[in-house]
Amino acid sequence: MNAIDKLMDGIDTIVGREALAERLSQKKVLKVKLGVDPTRPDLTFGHMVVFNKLRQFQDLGHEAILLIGDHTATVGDPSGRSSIRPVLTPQEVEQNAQTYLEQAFKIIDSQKTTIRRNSEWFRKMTFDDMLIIARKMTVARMLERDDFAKRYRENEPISIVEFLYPLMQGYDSVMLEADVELGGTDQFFNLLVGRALQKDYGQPEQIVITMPLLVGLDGKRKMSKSYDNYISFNHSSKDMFGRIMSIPDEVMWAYFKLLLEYSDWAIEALKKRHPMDTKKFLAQSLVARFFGPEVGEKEQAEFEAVFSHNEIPENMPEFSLGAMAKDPITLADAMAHSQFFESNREIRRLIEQGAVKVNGKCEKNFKFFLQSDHCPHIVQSGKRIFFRIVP
RNA sequence: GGUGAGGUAUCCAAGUGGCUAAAGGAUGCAGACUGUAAAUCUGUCGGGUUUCACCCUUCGAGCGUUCGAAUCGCUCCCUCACCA
Repeated sequence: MNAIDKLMDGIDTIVGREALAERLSQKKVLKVKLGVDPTRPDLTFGHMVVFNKLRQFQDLGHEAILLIGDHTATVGDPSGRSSIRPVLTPQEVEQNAQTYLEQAFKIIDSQKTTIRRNSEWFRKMTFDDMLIIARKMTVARMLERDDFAKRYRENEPISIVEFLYPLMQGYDSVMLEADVELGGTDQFFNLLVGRALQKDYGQPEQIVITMPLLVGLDGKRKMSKSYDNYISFNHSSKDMFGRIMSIPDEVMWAYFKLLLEYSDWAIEALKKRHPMDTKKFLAQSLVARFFGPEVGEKEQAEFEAVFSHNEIPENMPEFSLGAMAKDPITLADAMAHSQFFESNREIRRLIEQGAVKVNGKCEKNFKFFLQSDHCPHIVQSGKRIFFRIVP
């Protein structure tokens, strides 16, 4: 596979394909820009899709530029319904940016990455400067953007600041003289604004490449923290494995394609295998990517033991009876002490519905006493929560 | 600036004085079934406790009317539409 084919693999859309071919053939080192939103420092597998593509550019010797939107973040984004979204202080933004980068470097090569911040230019800008930029855009063009159009149609609020965001993002491309900008399909419009502004400033227009949005654990909506259907870079290896196993069968292929960068023919071959085995393989491979191959294998073995053979996991949190100030303690109190549960009412519900097992035996009495002389007790709630009570 | 329509739990949405911790969906959680999942069926889905019951908090915010308010009144905040 030649360079351009590899770069085209898995993408959603490209604008400026000929330009890309031309710049590649000139052996030019391309500046590949990716915007970083420091209001959400917790990266999900959704981000991984774009980072993978960025790393492919790095592998070919191009320069990756992570543009931290630190200035835009301190302005505060009123998008969506929760206009109460707090405005971040510069310190918070900086802290978020650091955690973000730490995670991003699990996928991309930190040595080949340039980090820039848009406060570099926006902080110095005057209101008049902003007006000059604003003049370059019309409301009608803004309303071409899908989500703006939709919200406008459905009578939902749109703040003027939101119209400014694409402009600011586009201006970043001007300042960086970006050759390529990457993003999810939801960024398509913003990326095009970058082209428009660059043209206006007499620069070659950036090539725009969008990546498909990764579908979340529910198999329906895009992966997002706000839908709680995500897998985070910060999940434990165990949670990561378990969460991957919980995706519907049909969406596995997108994960192979976008997260593991499998080619289409390799995926066709996988489709002939048993879906459960394939999904375990997917989970193992992804866990291995973050935690190493041994951990991947270990989590698979543990998953099989716990879910297929109903065994008890090897490692689980322990709580000491001594530290609980009560001895003996009731099952409900012990569960409350574990802090795995939202409220005492929830604990009661779980016990009454038969979700809780003590030492492998279903226990429906929430006043069941855990005696210290029979320790350790293993408490299981549902399929996922285990903990051990020790003296 | 004027006129009108709205703001209900995680989300959508019913509810116009007591029987409302608030119908119905969706999501979530748990159980059954399975191949981890999906689908299906069942239960549950504000919180506390001495738990087959009692108590506390919640219907944009505050104040008021009333024995009693998500429901009535006033003030404020926010959103949308139309007209300027």
